[in-house]
Amino acid sequence: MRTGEVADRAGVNIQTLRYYERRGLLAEPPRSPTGYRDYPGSAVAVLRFVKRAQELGFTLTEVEELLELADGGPASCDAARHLAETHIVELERKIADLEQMRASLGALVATCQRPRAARTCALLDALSDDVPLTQVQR
Amino acid sequence: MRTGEVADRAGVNIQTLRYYERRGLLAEPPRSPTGYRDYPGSAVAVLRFVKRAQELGFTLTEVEELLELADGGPASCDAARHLAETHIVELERKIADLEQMRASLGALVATCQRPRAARTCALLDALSDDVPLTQVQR
DNA sequence: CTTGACCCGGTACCTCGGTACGGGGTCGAT
DNA sequence: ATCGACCCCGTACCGAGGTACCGGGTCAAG
Repeated sequence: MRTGEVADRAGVNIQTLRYYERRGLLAEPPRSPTGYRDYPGSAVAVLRFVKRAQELGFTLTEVEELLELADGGPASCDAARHLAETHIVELERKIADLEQMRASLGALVATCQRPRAARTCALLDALSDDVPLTQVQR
Repeated sequence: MRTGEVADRAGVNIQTLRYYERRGLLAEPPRSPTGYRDYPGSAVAVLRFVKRAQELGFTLTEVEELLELADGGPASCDAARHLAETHIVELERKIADLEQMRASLGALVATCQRPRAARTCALLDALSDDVPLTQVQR
């Protein structure tokens, strides 16, 4: 598949493919005799994964690690497991925070018929604020 | 509370406070007679919320909307509910994706003793891959 | 065999979200 | 009264993640 088609299907700019290739996120595809890149279909899945992972708050560097894990991870089982478990902890923290936010917004929906000041929306308290150096008064 | 203390407690740079103030994310605090900003304790919570929301993939513009909701949302109940529900849908999509990712990494941990090619890690398939209508840019 | 759409590499430029710098005023402990 | 730490505003600069532009080659339908 050529650059333009891959970019279209993944919903990204063509230049982005070349940028990711430079960054090492996207493997260099084989070339046609005239130098055109010829991508495997899986490239589209990789691109979509990258874009979605970004929307979930991962940097490209983190995405790179995740892609390595998607490929089976480090040769050593210990290393692979350790890396995966680190990411699992992070994922669970994100999930917990998002669920708290959802709950807060749900409460707002349930109380929005009240005047604004009387509505319930604890969004600010929804996120796990690890490392509170001092007690925050709210 | 003065700028430096707020910044310290929230774990951000002082310049960031002023930047958020310019962006309208952080309300302009009252000033001392000599012009020093005097923040309420709640400013720290706002800052922490902003930073965490960013790690969850929200842009500052989205965070601004969330902060409005945290404050009770639009005066109209219909408008408030609609805005909140839109965000709830988004949150649920994020949660679902993160849970899929967690499951994939869990499977990797369970199979990492196998040779790499035989390990299970469907990370690439983990994310809901409806074609994005608009691109992420950050 | 031409014409429009597409691809190449290289380099310049853009947005977002900050962060640093500079020149000057203020606070409070000594 | 002075000195270090802190604050003010304005403006310049930075890193991440792209995006655009250029001059040139390629492909395929007419």
